[in-house]
Amino acid sequence: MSSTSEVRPIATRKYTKIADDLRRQIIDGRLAPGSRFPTLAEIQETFEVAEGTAHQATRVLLNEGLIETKPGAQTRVRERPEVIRLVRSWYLEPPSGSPWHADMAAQGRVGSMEAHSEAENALPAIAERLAIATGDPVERTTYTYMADDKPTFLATSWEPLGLTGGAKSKSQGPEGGPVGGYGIVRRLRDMGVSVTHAVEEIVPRTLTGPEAQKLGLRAGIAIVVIERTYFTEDDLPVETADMIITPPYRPRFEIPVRAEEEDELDDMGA
Amino acid sequence: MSSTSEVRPIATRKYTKIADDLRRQIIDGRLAPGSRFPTLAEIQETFEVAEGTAHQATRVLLNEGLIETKPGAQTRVRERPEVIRLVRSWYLEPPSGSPWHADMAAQGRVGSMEAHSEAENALPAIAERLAIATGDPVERTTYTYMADDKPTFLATSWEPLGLTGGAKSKSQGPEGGPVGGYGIVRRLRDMGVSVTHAVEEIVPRTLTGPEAQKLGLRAGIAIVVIERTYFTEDDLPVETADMIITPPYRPRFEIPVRAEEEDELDDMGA
DNA sequence: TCGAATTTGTGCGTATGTATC
DNA sequence: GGATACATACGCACAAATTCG
Repeated sequence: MSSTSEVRPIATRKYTKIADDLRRQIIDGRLAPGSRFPTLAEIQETFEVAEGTAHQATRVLLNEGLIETKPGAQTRVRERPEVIRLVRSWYLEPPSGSPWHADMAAQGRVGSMEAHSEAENALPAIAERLAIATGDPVERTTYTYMADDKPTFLATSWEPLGLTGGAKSKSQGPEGGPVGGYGIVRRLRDMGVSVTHAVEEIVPRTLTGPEAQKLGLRAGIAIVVIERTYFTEDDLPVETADMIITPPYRPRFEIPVRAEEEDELDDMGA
Repeated sequence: MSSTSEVRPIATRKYTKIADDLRRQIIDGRLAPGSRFPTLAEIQETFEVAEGTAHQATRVLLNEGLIETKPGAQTRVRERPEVIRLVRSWYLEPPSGSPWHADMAAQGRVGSMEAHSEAENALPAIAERLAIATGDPVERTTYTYMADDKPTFLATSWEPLGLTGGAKSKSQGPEGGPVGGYGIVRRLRDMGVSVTHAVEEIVPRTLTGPEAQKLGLRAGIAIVVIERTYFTEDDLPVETADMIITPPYRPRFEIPVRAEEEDELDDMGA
């Protein structure tokens, strides 16, 4: 309120300047992908700083995903990462199979899933997403997806208990789950409820310690969480889920470009 | 490849345990949004650690977006952020106006843009996205989007110079740009090239120092970059762009659910 | 209104742990 | 086993912003 100046982290901090300098070298290619990155001792010497400061600078680049560090080993400039794309088409998955299993099969890997459900009272954030009141009963299900028995994805879904009445646990099979496809769409359709659209919101954050432990990754790396909510035709939310997508996986949306002529715009709400 | 054990950050580090403990308090609501977060001195005392360790723990939660720190002021648990949604429908923007300006108008803000183009030789990553050879000439354009004269979005686009031959600079107006809508779609259509689909890949990373400076945000916070590429009907890339989306903005994809019956699947290429 | 106390952030130097080579 | 290198932790000093008497 008081002043115009917000957080103004002037870029004159030593570790910031060091990080900027080294980042530029990486981007310009003077430090090639896969090549050896200066050691802390070298940074200490060339920039005339303490070890802690050098370490702080490398931590910045580590969090940006530009370098790879391993205790004991030399730090290296990260190779252009092998990305594995999770295609999220504009229409939901064709009935033939879930993209998860298809992707896994295409890579010659074996996909499996573990799930665990329990009832709880909706926290504010979840209540808002499901358009219910805080504290209303919901069924929370946590999923762990494995590729070749290695935990690869984490997901959590919430369903209002008032609506589905615990139908989930019954028909829940390994095909299901938030990543695996559209189990809930089919399930609700069998109950006479028509799911017509989904909304996926992309929220960035860093990986927490517990998550990193489960996935065998480092805490603090940047990831995306896809918050997906399914709606009926009268815009009633029937399920919402958090899907944690970590490198090397990467969501990919394929979007048709509508020709300007076609003006029969079938609005789908909002 | 030598061993099965990858990076195994055993969660017994002090700062990790402190962060886990405090995170749980926030998630469980024992530390309510907006409430005062323990000071470094208090953390130091309750967990019996040095100041630096306490600071490192808060840094973790800061990067996760759970708390807000300001030098001099008390740290607070972050309010559930007021998100501003950037709707990315499954069809691209109707001609009536770009979503950027629509969003800004809806919030009573004034949107404007600055752009700057120059020719360069394609780096490997860009070359791959444009399906050209490394070093081929491209036109790079950097955009800064303002909301109420405050820099809000950054974007960079690349076009193969061989294709559009610098047509961009001529018809480039304030309506255009990667965020603003589909200037290039119309532009190429006028040249007889039909853009039929786009691909958007979601890449998480943290905000770099220079970017943070421009946007008046803190370096190190998690953001998403939308890498968007436009294709012609024969899958020829005609433009690719990096759109840097920072909090409180959040991409939102609205996706229709196809009924299982409709099996006339019009594949749009893989 | 001004100055002092508080609080976060940066930086130094050192010691130690632990994984890699 | 020893040398190297990254990671954690401590303790201290100071800077900068905020808060409050």
